[in-house]
Amino acid sequence: MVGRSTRKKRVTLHDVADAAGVSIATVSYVLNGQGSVSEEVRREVKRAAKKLGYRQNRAARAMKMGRSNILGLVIPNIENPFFATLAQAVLKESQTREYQVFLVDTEGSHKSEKKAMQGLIAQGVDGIIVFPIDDSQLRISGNTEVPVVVLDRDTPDLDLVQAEYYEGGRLLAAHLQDLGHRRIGLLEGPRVVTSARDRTRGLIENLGAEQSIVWREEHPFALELSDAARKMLDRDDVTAVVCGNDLIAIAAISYLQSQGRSVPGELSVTGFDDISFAPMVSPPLTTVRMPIAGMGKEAVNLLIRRVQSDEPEATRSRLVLDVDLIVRGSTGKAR
Amino acid sequence: MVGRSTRKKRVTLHDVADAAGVSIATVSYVLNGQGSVSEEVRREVKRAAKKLGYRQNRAARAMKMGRSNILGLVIPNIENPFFATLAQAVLKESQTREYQVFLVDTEGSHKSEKKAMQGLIAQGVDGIIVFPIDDSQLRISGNTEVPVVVLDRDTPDLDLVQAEYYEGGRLLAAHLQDLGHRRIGLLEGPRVVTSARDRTRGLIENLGAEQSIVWREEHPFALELSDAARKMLDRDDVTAVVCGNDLIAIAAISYLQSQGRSVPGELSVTGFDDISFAPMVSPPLTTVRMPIAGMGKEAVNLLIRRVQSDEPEATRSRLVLDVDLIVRGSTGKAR
DNA sequence: CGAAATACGTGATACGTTTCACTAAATAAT
DNA sequence: ATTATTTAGTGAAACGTATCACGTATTTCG
Repeated sequence: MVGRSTRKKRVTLHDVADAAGVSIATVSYVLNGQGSVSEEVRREVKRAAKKLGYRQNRAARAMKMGRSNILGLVIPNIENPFFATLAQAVLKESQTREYQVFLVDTEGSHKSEKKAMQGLIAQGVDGIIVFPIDDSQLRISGNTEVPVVVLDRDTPDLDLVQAEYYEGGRLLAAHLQDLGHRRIGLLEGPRVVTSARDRTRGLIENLGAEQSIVWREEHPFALELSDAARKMLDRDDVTAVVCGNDLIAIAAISYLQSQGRSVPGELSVTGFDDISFAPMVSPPLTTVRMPIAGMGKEAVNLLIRRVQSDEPEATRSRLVLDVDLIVRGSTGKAR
Repeated sequence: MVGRSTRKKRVTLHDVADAAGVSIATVSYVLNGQGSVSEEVRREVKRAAKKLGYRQNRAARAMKMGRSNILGLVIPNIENPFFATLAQAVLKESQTREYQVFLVDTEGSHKSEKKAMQGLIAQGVDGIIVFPIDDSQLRISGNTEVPVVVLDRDTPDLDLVQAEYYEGGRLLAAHLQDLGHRRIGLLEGPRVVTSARDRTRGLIENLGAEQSIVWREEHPFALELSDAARKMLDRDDVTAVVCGNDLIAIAAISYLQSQGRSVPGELSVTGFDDISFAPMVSPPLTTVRMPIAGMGKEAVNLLIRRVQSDEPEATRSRLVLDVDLIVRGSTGKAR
């Protein structure tokens, strides 16, 4: 009996109504806690519904209501632990708010990103949370037919949730200064990404008088180190390397160690984000903790608020969350 | 104009029909490539649809068809890179097959797992792919109203996709034997998980005559090392530690190094899965590569096949994929 | 040339909900 | 006692789509 799908037809409002001896309208009211119906009937209807195993047909409801209770989440790469944590937070918050979420992983392709947005809208989601690949696609913004909350990338007319990137950069500058680092290398994130630029700005604009960036190299937010980056790391003219995020930092440390250079003995390395692996690599990573889960949660809240009051509130929200410096083992006193 | 949601009503089949001067039936046929309609009208309808920006209302379609083109994916923890990779594969394959997917992260809770399945069915998904937390919940199996494909855990009546876990264990045994390891410690995964048991069995049953498991400790599949595990690692009576998966291995290496023990100089460590971080930790992890993406892809294919031929085919599928030993730096000759 | 087959379109119905407008009964107010 | 108000419940109309069963008009064939 098990395994083969039960051939039974789906139980509908109609069936419940018949079983309870009332109209489908009444059943609908009871099940939604609306309308005025006597306690007696209410009990009876609930009993019948449970007994028959009634389950609301969401498609029908969605059609009638013009709302699907579905959100879309678009991210560049779920394999990046940063996004995994973000997704988890979004999923969790959505769950408690009774929303389901379509997850789309664009795998870093602009084309997929665009298609994903279109596709989600076509699917009838009530709103979309998107963490864009970079700033280049700001056009997505306008004339969308559903509310959109953007993460991390400041976009003209859309609600935004981000973190104090500039402050993060500043914290790193201060930390390195405390440790006596004067000559610093920079493996910065893609310049086409606002948040990456902000980190870099925060760092550079807050360096001490005697500190300087000896070299800088743009690098994708990924675990594979570019040749150019390797070449920079091979140089011997800095005592600290600031990386655009934890992935780059982990890759850099791995490479340095493979070349027989010690971290932090010879070189200090810092990351950004504080992904779950940051404390587990050797040495544990000094980094700037992003409120990843918080961002996800707030994004959901913002979005749902927008969805539920479908008046086009002119006021655009812009939420900026705090960051913290987390000092671990990958940074030490300058030699 | 941008940003504030366009107040325009959704474009429906009706609107397109009016614009093209035909009936909605014709429009429907054209847009679905069905029915017989002249090339001329076909062109005109398409033009009108495009011009008006028509987009199918999936909810209405789902209701009418009794199919939603939505799949559910239930996993224990998206933060675990293993599941991230799996999810990515599932998403990608679903995308190309024109399915959307609801992702649910149960965060290791049996209760959420159960609720997730129920919730997905209620939402009207066409099918579910589930990677159960452990074997304890086999009851989920029966009387489900939608097709279910199970990953990794052998479940009585459901389609299954898994990998050659036993063989993976065997490969590790052989590798350690080659390196001359005789005294081995085992940080095995939860015994309540079939696949974890299989790995252990594969290892133990294929040890050489002179090899032996000196100690073994059950450990959750997580990055935080348990106290018991630490205690075992502090002992000095083994030359190799076999870990239930890469997360445990990475945590173990991290701990060992923090205690001043060298890997693989003093101790060799192996993992299982080959998650994306495995090559990036120091030393890079020797591990057994799981065909994670393949499993995801096959699961989707299996599921969609089931969905589309809704005959309750009696034959249950059971797909077992190959694994490979990946030798990296965390294992070396026994001292 | 007449009949039969074919090609092209259309009206109407059903899918399962929600909700408006309404009736009937019961209760309260004058 | 009559009227006004509240309470409990119902019928029916959408929502947007897919598709069946039918008409016409056109072509094919004997």
